[in-house]
Amino acid sequence: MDHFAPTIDPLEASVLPDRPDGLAMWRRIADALRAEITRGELIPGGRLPTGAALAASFRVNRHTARRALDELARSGLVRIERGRGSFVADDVLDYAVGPRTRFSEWVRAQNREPSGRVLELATIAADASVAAGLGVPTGVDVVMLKRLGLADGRPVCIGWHYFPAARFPGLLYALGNSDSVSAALTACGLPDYRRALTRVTARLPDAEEARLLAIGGQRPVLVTENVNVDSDGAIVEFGIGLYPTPRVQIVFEPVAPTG
Amino acid sequence: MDHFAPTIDPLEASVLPDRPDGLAMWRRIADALRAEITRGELIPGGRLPTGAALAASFRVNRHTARRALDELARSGLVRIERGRGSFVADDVLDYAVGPRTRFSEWVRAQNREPSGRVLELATIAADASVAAGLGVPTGVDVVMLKRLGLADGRPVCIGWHYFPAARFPGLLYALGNSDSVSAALTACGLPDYRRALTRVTARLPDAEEARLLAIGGQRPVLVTENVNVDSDGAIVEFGIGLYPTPRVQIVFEPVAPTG
DNA sequence: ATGCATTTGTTCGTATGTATG
DNA sequence: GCATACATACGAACAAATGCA
Repeated sequence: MDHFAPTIDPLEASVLPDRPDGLAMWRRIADALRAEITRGELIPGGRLPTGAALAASFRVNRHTARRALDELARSGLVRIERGRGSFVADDVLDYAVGPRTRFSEWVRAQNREPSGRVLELATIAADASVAAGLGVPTGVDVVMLKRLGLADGRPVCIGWHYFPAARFPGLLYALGNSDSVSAALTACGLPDYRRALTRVTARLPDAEEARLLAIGGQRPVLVTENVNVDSDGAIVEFGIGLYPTPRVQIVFEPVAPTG
Repeated sequence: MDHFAPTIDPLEASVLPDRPDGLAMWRRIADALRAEITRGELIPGGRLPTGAALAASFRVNRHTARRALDELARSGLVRIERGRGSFVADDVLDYAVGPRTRFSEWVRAQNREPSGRVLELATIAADASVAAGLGVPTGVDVVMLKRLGLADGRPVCIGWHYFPAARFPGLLYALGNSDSVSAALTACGLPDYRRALTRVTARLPDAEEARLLAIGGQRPVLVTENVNVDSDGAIVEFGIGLYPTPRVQIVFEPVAPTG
């Protein structure tokens, strides 16, 4: 069989320029898609044609179309999700960790609108890991807030916040009546606190976490554990955060920049 | 070492009273096992009681014991192998990120012996992401070192190091004749440098990465991107690091540990 | 819960055009 | 002309993840 018909041009002349210099098909497909993206015809997060559709419209094998998509994914312009499709990469949220890390300030610093949804709010007994984080004996009463954080309405984190109940009477009520953790703490007599320690690891999400964060179950979540202290160095909060990759990445900057 | 003040956990299977503190049984079992592990009574890699044995000693249904094991596995403390049993996970290395982060110092700080294996060493043309990290035009010559880092002979990271070739003549040779990146840089006239920025995300490893790091393909790797600068603030290195979870976790401490 | 359709990911094998010596 | 190597491209089959009815 002839794989290259000598007398006809199989390409759609209306969409693509004439073959100028024998460029490989997969490069030309990649260039065409890249041009569409940079021209803004395909918006961040938007869906690209499937591999099969691309192959059909360019009259090439699916391998060839795939190679073009692979190239764009390698350069970071496109995100390919197995079983779902290919998408124009959406820009990532940089979660800058510093001594005064606050959710709403973080999101606003990226020109997005923060919001939140309380998933659970209760006073419970501290299990071993929470007790270790807060530096209290196991079984002690702690106020627990589980919260979904959103930026422009899209989920960007699940946070568990643990506070020593004895230290903050009325905190349960304050948290229930405020959108902001820091505002509730202020109302309970803690105007300021700072991040003393952040640990980061990663794991696969369970089904509910994947659903809440709107990611596939095969995409890792970054897990942070952090300890917040008051001005005397006493622990006031132990927190666990789950962040969907690659939508969110964590940034440590020893020196504070602006931008 | 633990970052948090160790709490004494009095739980012991044989002397468990009836639910003194309203904690769910599976949580108490998990806590008891976690305590045994953190106290060092169960050593990393060691075998845990089987699900049935746990159920018997705690007088609960096997499902309950299993839930406790699941919880510990989910948090990465134990590893469950179908048909073989449950094991204490290999202990974690805390990768402390600071302005003067060096591989060998990091590993030695955890009382382990650092070593390394050069996987690749070459001068190449910078692609888009490397060029962006180094702040040079794409296509510029960069020295690339790919290296497997080990602690006590066990793999703990894969690192890609990129250096602007023009700035460091002889670096390729120096890297080839030294175990240490910082020693090679010193030999090329850069006695000191510091970490200006660290970005962290996570993804699943490919087959080769999983093999090199000796982890399963379903375990995420932490991915760090970092930029090192000299005393004038000029970029001297762009690095990418892959760390196996949960064997390694990243720790960021803005200030010295509170006493 | 189960099966099915869609889509991406991988691996066989095969064939053609180009560059090199 | 010939041998070789390489990049490109096609075909088929299968595996794996996802979404939906």
